[in-house]
Parts: sequence; structure tokens; C-alpha cells
Amino acid sequence: MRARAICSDLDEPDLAALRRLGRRVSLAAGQTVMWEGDDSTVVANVIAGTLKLSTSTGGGREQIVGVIYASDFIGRPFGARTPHSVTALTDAHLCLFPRSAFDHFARDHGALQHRLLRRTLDDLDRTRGWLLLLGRKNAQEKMATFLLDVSRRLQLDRTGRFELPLSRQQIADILGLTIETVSRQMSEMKRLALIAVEGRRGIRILDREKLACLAEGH
Amino acid sequence: MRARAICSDLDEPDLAALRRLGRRVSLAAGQTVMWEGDDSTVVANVIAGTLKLSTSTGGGREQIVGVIYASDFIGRPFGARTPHSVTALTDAHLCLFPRSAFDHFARDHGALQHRLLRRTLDDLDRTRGWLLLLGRKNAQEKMATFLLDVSRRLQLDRTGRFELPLSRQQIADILGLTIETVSRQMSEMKRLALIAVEGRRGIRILDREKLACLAEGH
DNA sequence: AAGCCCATTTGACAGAGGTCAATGATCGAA
DNA sequence: TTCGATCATTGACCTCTGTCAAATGGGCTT
Repeated sequence: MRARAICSDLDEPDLAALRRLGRRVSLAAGQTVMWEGDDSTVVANVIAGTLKLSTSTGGGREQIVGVIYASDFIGRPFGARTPHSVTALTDAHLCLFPRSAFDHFARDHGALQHRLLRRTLDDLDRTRGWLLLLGRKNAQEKMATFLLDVSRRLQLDRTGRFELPLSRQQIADILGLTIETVSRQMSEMKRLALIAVEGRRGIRILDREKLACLAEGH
Repeated sequence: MRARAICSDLDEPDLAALRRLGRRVSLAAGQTVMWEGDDSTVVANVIAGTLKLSTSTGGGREQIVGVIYASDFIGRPFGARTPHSVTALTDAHLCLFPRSAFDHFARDHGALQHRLLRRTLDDLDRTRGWLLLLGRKNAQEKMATFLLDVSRRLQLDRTGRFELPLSRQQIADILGLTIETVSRQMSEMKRLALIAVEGRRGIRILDREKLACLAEGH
């Protein structure tokens, strides 16, 4: 699991030094760690749990701009402001670093900085892919894309079922839709036997092929 | 102008070494430098001109995922695939590097890598901000946000006028709208005396205050 | 097992923005 | 200067998704 983390290339002494900078923090689902616009004072590694990154318009409309899984990195190194809020979707554990200490450490450790760069480049690619979804896909395409994306990121249990880490409203906030539209799309896909819905959060993908077609708009 | 470029922190010998890796390339408006999905074989610094980054759905709908100005960086270092197409919007000059040579150079030069990291973090923040625009803003808010954004990025002439580097269709492809909606929104803003439109590309912002209000949805 | 709360689903309707088509402006080439 | 081609604007209409309201049901407490 540490293999994905940014500290995975550090040797043992450096790793120990980094650990001394950080402290473990537990979060309950719903707790917000950082607020959009605040000073950027801390960064963190996610040990366990799922979190969301979000921004809002003046009028209170929210858009989720990223979903963070275990071994991901959060916060804004080398910057004065936190560009978006970070909120736990499930209970979570973080390894929290003061930003300035982390920044210094990173400057002195090329391997860490390199990891961070690669991760940031990947995030940027993924986020730009999301622009296509928000700007040019319709509700059905969005929903299909989302379900495939989540099923790829989460480990399924042996029966192919997985738990959405998000409520319908949060899915809507990711896809730029309303909760009603999300619900209608899920019902429609259930009706078409593309997915099975088990309880509020359980999903089983029945026809990955067709779902992928819908995601591309065919 | 070099102050914004990623090589701005290199000392003279390193800079000379980097320059030896690259070659100058001229582009005509409309030329595409890299295609979405292709192998990532080159990266480049933009010396002059404006370019777009874009992706498309299977069905041919296009979304512009970034606009690149002079002194920006293009291409995908440390990655096998080009995640989006890069096309010149105006005539442009690049300093083109083979990706593998650039990657090696960057690994050996912490200062360059640091610059690249900072730039990528900024890009990521900007792109995530754009998600809010695409997911949660209406056509009027999108258009107002866009005009303010461009006027901030481009130097205005003494009369406060600036040239859009983009056609109406391209603006639509940035904002996730159709060309007709973009046109209607511009006409409406002209009617409200928020902007003056001079020729196809000329814009003068008459009431920045109110435009900023519209951008926020008030 | 019953009951409650709240997330979710479903329905009816409205409006923003897309689509299609026609008209009008701008710019480069002849 | 004129022409033609392309880009942009405008209008009419329609569809998708948002809005508002009501019904349903999952999952928790008692």
C-alpha cells in the first residue's frame, strides 16, 4: 500500500526523519480538515479512508473537484492558500505535516519531490479528463463513466459488488448534476440490467461492456 | 518573460546544457503538435504564441482543457502517453525537447524539477477551479468568468481593449457550451453595456464590477 | 417488531440551453 | 473594390435536466 505513497522512494533514515515531522490524526466521516481559501498550513498523507476536495460558488452550489483514497496526498505544498476544502467522506486516518516543515524537507529530498511531481502530473491528467465529462457529456454518459471509474479504483469483493463511498448528493456534486437526475439515471441503468443496486451504497456491475458504451455516448 | 519559465532558476552552464537538448520550432496557427493518446516523445517550452489543450469524446464533441500562453510548458514528462492534443491557436514558437532527454535532465536538476512541480501544482489548482465553472455555473456565469479570466491573462492595450485569442467555437469548447449560446451571451452583455465588441476578436470591458457579479451568479 | 428519520425515488412541470435553419458580418484573395 | 468563404448572429423550436413536491423504503433506535 505504501508503494503508491509519495514517501515510497525514501530510504530508512529519511523516512524516519519524515515521520518525526508528522503526526497521526483520526477523522470522523463528515469532518473537514481544510477550508477553501484558508492559509495553507498543513499537508498530509492519507493512511486510510476516503475524502473529497470541493469548492463552492458564492451562491452555495458545490462542486467536488477530487476524491482522495488511501495513500493519496492532500494539501497545497509550496503555496500560501488552500485552493479547496478537504472533507472526510468516511472515517479516516491521516499523517499530518506542518506545511513549512514539509516544504523544507521536500526541497532537500529530490526523490520525494520527484514522487510528488509525478503524482501531481497524474492528478492533473485525471482532472483534465474530468473537464471533458463535465463540459461535454450528458447525464447518462456521466453516470456510466462515474460507475466505471469508481469500480476501477475500489477493490471489489469476490462477487463483483462494491460500496459507493459517496451519497447520491455527493455523486451529483461530482458529476455536476442534481440528486434527482443521478437517481433517475441509476434507476434507468437498473431497468436496463446494466447494474444491480443493493441497499443504498451497494453496486454490482452486470454488463461492463454496455456500460462502457454508454460512457462514450454510443 | 523568462521569469515565468521553468528554466528561470538554472545557472548559466545548466541553462546552456538544457538549450543544447532543445531545438526551436515554429508553428502556424491551427497546427497540432501532439495528439491525444500518442506516445509522449517530446515536451516543450512555449516561447511565443497561444495554444490549446483538448480532448474529445468518441462522438467528436471537443473540450478544451487548457489554454497555453508564452513561457508555459507543454507535454507530459515522466509519462508514456500524451493525455490530450496540443494545437496552436496563433502562430507560435516552441523550444522542443525529446522527452527522455528532458526527463533525465530534470532528474539531475532539482531546481528545474522544483519549478516544474510548482507550475504543475498551479495548473492543477486552476484546472480544479475550472471544474466548478463547468459543473455548476450557467451560461452567463461561464461567459463572464471567461472574459475576466482572459482579460487578466492578456496585456490590454492602452484603451483597455484586448484581442480574444479564440474563435467563438473555441470559447464554446472551453466553456462546455455551443457557439450559439456563446454568441447569445455576448450579445446580451453588449446590450447591458458590460462589454463592447469590436470586430470578431476585439473586446473592451466596460463594467468590470458588474461582470464580476455575473461571474459569481449575482 | 414497530416506529422514526432521512436518504432516495418518482412524478409533473418549467426553463435553460441545444439544435436546426436562415441571415448577416468580416476578412482575405482576386 | 468586389467577391466568396468562413465565422458569427439571430430566431424558432425542442429536449434534457433542474425544480418542486410527494411517496417510498433502508437502516437505525427503542
